[in-house]
Amino acid sequence: MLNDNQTTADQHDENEVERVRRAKMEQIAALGVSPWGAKFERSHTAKDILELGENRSKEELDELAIHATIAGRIMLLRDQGKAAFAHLQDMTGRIQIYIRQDIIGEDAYKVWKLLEMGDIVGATGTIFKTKTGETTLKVVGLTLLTKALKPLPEKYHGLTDVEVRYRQRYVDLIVNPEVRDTFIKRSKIVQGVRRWLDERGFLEVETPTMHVIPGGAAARPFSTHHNALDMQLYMRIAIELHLKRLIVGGLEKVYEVGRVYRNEGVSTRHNPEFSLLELYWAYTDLRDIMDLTEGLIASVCQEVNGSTKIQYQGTAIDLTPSWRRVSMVEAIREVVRIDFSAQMSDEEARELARQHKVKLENHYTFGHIVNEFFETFVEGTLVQPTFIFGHPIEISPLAKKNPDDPRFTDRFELFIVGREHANAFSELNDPIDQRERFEKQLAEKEAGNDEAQEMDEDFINALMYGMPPTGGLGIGMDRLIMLLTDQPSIRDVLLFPHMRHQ
RNA sequence: GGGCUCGUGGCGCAAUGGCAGCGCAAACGACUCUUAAUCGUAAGGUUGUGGGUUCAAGUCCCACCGAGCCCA
Repeated sequence: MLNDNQTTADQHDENEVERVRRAKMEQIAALGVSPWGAKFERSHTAKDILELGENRSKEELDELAIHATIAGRIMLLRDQGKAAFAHLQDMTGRIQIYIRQDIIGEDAYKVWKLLEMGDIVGATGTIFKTKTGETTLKVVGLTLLTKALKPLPEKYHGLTDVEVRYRQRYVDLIVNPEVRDTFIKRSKIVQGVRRWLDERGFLEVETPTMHVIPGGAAARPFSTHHNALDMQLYMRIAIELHLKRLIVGGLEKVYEVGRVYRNEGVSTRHNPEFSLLELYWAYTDLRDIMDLTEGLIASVCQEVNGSTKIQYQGTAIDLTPSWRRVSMVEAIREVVRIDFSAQMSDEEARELARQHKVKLENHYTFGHIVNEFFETFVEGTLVQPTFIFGHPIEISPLAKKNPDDPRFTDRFELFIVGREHANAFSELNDPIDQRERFEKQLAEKEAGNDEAQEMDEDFINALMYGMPPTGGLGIGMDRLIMLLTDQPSIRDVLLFPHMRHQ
């Protein structure tokens, strides 16, 4: 029984519509019917019934008299006095039901009259076609499964307020079928990635998401605290360093699809927590990882879209392998006619940056400037899938040096529609070099780069046991899903995107 | 962090600085093959919050809260 406070609290903000719904709930209960239902066995889904009706005439269906039991939410209701049509929605779609007082009986029809859009019911009956040809279930028995105490949004225009759609995704999912389709597709993409990797002998693993040292990427972490051990912990910003420890351990082909957390702004491409695929493959290098990346993305795209040629926000994108491969310095040379493969001092590079009004920070040396040129002038122009390789060593502290020019590394990033979609290296496996790279990162941190990486002594320790030459890859799953589902914002592929507290 | 745009019944939208309206849903009534069913009747609002200008503010100004887009 409700106490007085609870009653007050529950009804405090109720509007007229909600008061009426609550009154109907009470009337239903008074008729001896539970408004909250119980387990209900279905024989068919909405889609099953539509398929049974397809390619069958009205007469054939009547003769077959197929019996079916379904359940779903009432989405449309056309009451005609002693009969009614309604559309029930389940996870597979919508199916029309036809209810007549003379079939279900006066008592059952009295309950039906108290139902409205948004309520969830079970219905059993036979499949037939209306005179307009719509496959419909003629109901002989109706069961209320759940009474909805709030009304659905407008039945034709649905819910368009993006704030409400993100904050109350459950309502968005009820009334916007294309939203549901996007998230079903998201699940298929993630599943497709896993299957593709599993079929090739990769081992899926799970590593800690709370790190003592936040490493493996240039990003600010979220920090937290472990009370019992009284220690500072960070939510991981990458999976990299743990997976490479597993390569040292001999697991040779490993991957993890998991959530990482970066303490930065929110935009159409950034959410504080997002899903990352990382993969490491012993005895391979950058070239093998390029081949793998092409194969993986093209295959998953084919699987979910039926083609490797897709449209993204009105732009045709061709994901059919092989994709263009071009070095970062060459890509810059093509666009701004500067050749960074030439030897030059940090000061000469800084001068070029000033001339071209490229962002320049205090700690910047040659390689940072090359990267700024790339991000400023080239990145946005890479619409079709393009591997950019040969990143400066300063921004790649975990990648092997290029044997021909140690200012650059054996690293690539994949760009599609002007956005970074993947990041990969021939992994640095020299512990002495790795220690020096970490030390340079610490020096950058001193110089004011708060995204510089930290020294991870245990990771160095692991490398000292010997990590075989290894190719590694990271793919931002949310951006890949945006691309493959043609969604403009990362929030449209996250069920519950991060929102400011109301 | 900066710029622009937005916030009006449960939902979708209107309203030259001058009586806050329409549609859907919901209420009451009619209707046993409807398709956003239809027809009739009646109801629902402190216009995000707080200040200001004005005879008069949903509308103009300021601040704050929230959202979207663009930029950093």
